[in-house]
Amino acid sequence: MPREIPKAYEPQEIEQRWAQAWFDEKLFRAENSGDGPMFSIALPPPNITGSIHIGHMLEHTQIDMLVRWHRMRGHHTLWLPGMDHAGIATQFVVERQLAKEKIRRQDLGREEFERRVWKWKAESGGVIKEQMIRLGASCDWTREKFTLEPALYRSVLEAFLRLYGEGLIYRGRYMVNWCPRCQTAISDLEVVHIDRPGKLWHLRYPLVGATGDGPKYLVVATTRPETMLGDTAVAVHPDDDRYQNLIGKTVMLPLMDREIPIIADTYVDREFGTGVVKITPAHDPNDFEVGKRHNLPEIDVMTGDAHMNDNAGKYAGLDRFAARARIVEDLAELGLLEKIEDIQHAVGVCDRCKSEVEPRISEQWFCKMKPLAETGKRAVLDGLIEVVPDNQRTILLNWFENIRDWCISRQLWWGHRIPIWHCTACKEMVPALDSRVEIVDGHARAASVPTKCPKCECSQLVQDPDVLDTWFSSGLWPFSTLGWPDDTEDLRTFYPTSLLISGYDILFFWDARMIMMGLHLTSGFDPAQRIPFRRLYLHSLVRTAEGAKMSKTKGTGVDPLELTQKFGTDALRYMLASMAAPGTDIILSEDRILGARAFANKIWNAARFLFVNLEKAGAQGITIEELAAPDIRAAAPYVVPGEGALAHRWIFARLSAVSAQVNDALENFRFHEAAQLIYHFFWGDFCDWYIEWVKPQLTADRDVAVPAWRNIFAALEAALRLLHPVMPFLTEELWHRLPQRAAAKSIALESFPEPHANWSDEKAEREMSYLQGGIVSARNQRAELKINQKEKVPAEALVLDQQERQLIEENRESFLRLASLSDLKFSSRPASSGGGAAVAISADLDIRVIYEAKIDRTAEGAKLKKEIERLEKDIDSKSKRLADETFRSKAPPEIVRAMETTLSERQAELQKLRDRLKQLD
RNA sequence: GGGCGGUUAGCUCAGCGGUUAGAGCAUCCGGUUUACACCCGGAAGGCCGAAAGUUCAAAUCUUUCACCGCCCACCA
Repeated sequence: MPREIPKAYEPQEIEQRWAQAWFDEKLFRAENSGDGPMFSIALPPPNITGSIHIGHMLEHTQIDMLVRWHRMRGHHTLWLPGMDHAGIATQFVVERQLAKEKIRRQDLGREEFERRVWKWKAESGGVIKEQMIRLGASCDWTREKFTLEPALYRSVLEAFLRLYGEGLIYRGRYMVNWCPRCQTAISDLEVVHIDRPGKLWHLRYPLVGATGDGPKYLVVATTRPETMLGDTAVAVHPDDDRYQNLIGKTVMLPLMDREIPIIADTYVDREFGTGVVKITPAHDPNDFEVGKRHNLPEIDVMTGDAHMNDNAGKYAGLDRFAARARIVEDLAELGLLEKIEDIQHAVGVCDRCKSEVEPRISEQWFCKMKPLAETGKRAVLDGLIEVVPDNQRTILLNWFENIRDWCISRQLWWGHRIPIWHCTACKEMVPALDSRVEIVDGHARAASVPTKCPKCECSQLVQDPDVLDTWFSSGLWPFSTLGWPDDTEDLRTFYPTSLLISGYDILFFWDARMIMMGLHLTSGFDPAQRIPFRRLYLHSLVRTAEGAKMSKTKGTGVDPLELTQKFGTDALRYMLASMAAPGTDIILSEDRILGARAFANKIWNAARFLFVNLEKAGAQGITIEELAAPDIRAAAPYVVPGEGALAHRWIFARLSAVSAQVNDALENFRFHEAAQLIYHFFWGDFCDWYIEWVKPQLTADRDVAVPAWRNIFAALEAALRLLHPVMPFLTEELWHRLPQRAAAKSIALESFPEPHANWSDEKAEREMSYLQGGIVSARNQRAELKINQKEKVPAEALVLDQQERQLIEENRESFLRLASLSDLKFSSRPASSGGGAAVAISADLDIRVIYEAKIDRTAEGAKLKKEIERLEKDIDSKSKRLADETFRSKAPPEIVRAMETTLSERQAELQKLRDRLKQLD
């Protein structure tokens, strides 16, 4: 590795090079043996529906920061990557591609279609993996998994067969959410409700046998007139006085000329509309229940693709919306349309394709959730799983409590085939004999296929055509990826995983289901051994400026690689981390990215400065090995004779303090805080103060230069390690410019900075901040006086304290240089000469720049007066507080004491300002 | 219908009981001493959405309200 650092920071080249090197060297392969603490985390497997977007990058940055941090702290660290086959989503993508060639999947047939999807999987999966590598995700690619690979299919079979055996998975004819576009059942969670303007049609159903003066018909209201063709009753509330005498009678269903009963059911809300409801058991979940209670026939009037079927009489063949229009028209013509009301109502649409979902009765597989959710809830309540942020915990518990059974079967071709065979003779359901799989054509199938029906001995068995909901296999992810159901070394070592980081948008879809599945399926007497993860952190979502979720289908997804090309991955990672405050969604901002890039550039140039100057030192025969070899760094800080001692002590004190704070921030998922701390330390403390302070020492005599250089390199190297989790590429690159042990491969495998007892130095921090205050004050006055930056001017300092005076004397050269002063005199009285008008007077150190200049006395006076006013107000309020006996007795003593010292400081400050104002006149 | 989150400097956001409320960007003033103009030095800018309450003390806790955004929910 060359020592010289190129002038321009070009992240693209560096990043690509290291990404590849880390991958090729399998640097992040986890050991599943050995002692010491363990840290494991499973990647939320991205869907193979394309490429990853900026939201993934936020997630991966957060995970990677923690993973790198733990690894550097010496934990056995596993970040297991992989991808999800994403049944319905992927099938949708491939179908859409086929549509471009005017092909339907049915034209291809199941096998050929699956082949096409596998082909797509190779493409998309490859892109995603490549992206992740490029973005620096330090996962263990040797353990990469895919939800549809043989080993994971085996886990799915095992889970299914066990749950089936226990009666927790059952099959039945129920009302489910049906997507007419995807032609499959979907779960409740996959239905999204969108508020749309709609209409409420009031229809007249003629009463059969209506007497002369009584009502001629009942009025029912519906938002979906087309379903009336399948009505098999109308219902009223049993206690509704208006309709008591009608219960048990019948109405004539218009258009169909079918007589249907008037029934009584408490489901009906008397207050709503007319208090009469049409009952369509085959097309509405509530009506389905009502129908069951009253033994009503279920008349399905639609096909799977939401056209009217033969039961719809003359409307057969029409699309549901066309039928709706026609029916309304026909009813109006018959005088059976009472009125049309405009309303706003929630329409359920398919999460994937946004078609209106159709409630439909069909034969599906379900998973009983109550017992599983109960266990999950207890684990969270007992604190076995810590949920952060806390409000998400409540949301999760709430969901566990109101859970309903989960429809797990999908009429798709892309997914895990249900391991049940149906006997063609007696319809008996026969499960696979065990969970073993075999590989046919490179893909997994259930191996232990039943050959004979145990009930009727028939050997004609047909496998259930359905596949499982994607989330069924995702629910097993933390343990299926580690080899479950086998008792593997990985499973023993890394399960339960330490942490899960996921977006809160999939809390129910995924996180909750993993909790339930993990607790139910994995082994161990203690639930603490079966939970899938010990901590659950729900990260924010990246949104567009309008607040909408990033979406590939909407084209609002931002490609992270595009941004990294432009700004660099490290910068992007830093930006994301700095915005990742828990609980608040993130809106991308170009300004923030630019700021992050500037930071990366700053780090680069700071390092570059050191190496450039070292070359000059090289002329004096000082080598970098002598200054920065690992064992030399380990012994820092070194004592620097003369002026520079303070700054060196100070930077190590800061390093220690910041390390403690960063460790704490990362422990608590406070990524933004960690990022900000590091930024401030590196840019503010290290560059602006430390390097500027010690610059002259770098070219001084050996006895000064050598220890100074050694400290700088030690501090730089520590800073790089501190920065590494968030900016892995840049730090890796720079770290290799320093001498390292022969075996040292990567900064990623070095230790993370920890607070050092012998680095902490409160005195140094206090003294430094005293001097900084004086320097800033002098600079301020120079600026106010519009003194040319090159011109050095004398100043006077009012210092009464002997120790403080000594401190300044000891750092005189640095002080003058950094404040651009030519001389500094001490005085025990406020300086009376000169025109310096300083507003920024610190109570600590009153510096007075001496400079004859025309100053705008009225402007200065106004400024001073404003400041005085502010101080007076503050002093007034503080005096009052301190005079208040209740405050003195009730507030903690340290608060009172602090206020007293502040007050006296303010008063001193005020006095100085008043003096100055007087001089001005 | 329930629940959650947001409302703080022109912008993007921190701070979530105790000093004069912070950062970055933008603005203004001044700077070519070979680390960095993706820079350096300095400044200005805020009754912390509204109201009431709790407290010695409220941007921070409670309640109500307003607007914005999410999530959950079988009222036709």
